[in-house]
Amino acid sequence: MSTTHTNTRTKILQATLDLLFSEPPAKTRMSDVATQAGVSRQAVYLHFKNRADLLIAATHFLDEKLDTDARLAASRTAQSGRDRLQAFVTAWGNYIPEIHRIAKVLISMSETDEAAASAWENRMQDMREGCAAAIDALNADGTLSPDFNTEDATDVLWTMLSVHNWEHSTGACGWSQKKYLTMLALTTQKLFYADPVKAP
Amino acid sequence: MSTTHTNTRTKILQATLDLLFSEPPAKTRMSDVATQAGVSRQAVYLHFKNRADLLIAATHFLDEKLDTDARLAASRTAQSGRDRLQAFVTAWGNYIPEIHRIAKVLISMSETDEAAASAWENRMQDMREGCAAAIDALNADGTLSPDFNTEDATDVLWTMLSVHNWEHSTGACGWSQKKYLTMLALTTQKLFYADPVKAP
DNA sequence: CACACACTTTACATTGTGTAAAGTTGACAA
DNA sequence: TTGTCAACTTTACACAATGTAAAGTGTGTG
Repeated sequence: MSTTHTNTRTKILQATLDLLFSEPPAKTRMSDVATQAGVSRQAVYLHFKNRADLLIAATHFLDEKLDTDARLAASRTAQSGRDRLQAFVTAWGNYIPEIHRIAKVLISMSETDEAAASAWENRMQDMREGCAAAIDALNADGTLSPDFNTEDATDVLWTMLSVHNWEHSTGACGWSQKKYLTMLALTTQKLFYADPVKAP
Repeated sequence: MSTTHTNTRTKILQATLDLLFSEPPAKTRMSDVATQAGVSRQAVYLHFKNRADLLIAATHFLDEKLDTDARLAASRTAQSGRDRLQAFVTAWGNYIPEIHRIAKVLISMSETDEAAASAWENRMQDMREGCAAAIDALNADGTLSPDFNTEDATDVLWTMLSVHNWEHSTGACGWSQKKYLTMLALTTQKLFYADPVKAP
């Protein structure tokens, strides 16, 4: 039945995530995934037409597990524009470490694979909409800094929240996740608030 | 003589840069480089032990051509801390597009090649020193925002000036180089100046 | 009982890196 | 003039990883 079909497919996707998020980081060659899933390498090609296809599917699979949409949508319930911006920044900032590994693979694959590139670009465009919504909320409240129009502010925020910047902050800079979030809150306030909250 | 040796080596390095900076972007497989240099593929291995070695050498070769050190050192002559920060940001911001292609290859190679990773990391550490010097100058003038200590400000600036952020700004955001520099000036002022210059 | 389907097994093509070793050439020295 | 050395070429091969192809296995359902 299709149950078996689904089970094997799921086993493969789970195996992919297991390898991607294992410590220390493991390789995720097609054969590694197959072995981890307890399945032949060819079985993987039976379900996914190539590695890019598998990793894109694994990304969606992870989305479901993390309930990504719901988590990011939560920031929309905030009352003020400021609260909404901070809620969005925090939600996304906490989301990155959970998807970081697979994001890296997808970004890296984007250099050669068109489908991977477009899958990642879609996610980034969705993310930009979240940035735009937060900036728009700030603007609607009249609390967006007059130094930016909404487009520019959105692009700056979008850039600040990139996976690469998280990686650089927590890697090269050696910041903890907590510090990363603190600095993100501080810098977004200084940049985007019409009247930045000053430290006492 | 060693003249011949040097000439072939130089030809190969130049060929590497020619391919890296060609429009549209060309592949830089060992065989492509060899063909471009008018030399056999094996000759490349005679001068460079592997692809990482070749690309690291090409990076240094480009440094010489661009007189990298001199350009970045120029920012140190600025009088005030504010001028110095802006001079450094502008110098680096204008430097990135000139090294972007080779930086990308080196970064990408860092995922698998230890030598490439450490070559790129060295450059980034050098760059961080430039950031630190600029922030220190601001701090010495008493014009560094009290919201940051010098370490944190350095790390934030360092992150802002990353190659990835340039790529995202001029690529995904669609900004021109001029706009990139303008936004960089604006955001660094808002973040790091004790008393940010306000738009009229 | 058979046959359909999911999966396995085996084998092979392809691409790019890197190694190995024999052959060629040209400049310079005896 | 000849010999030799170094730089380079040519040819060949090993290896890793992706992807294709096709025959074989085993099981549950009509």
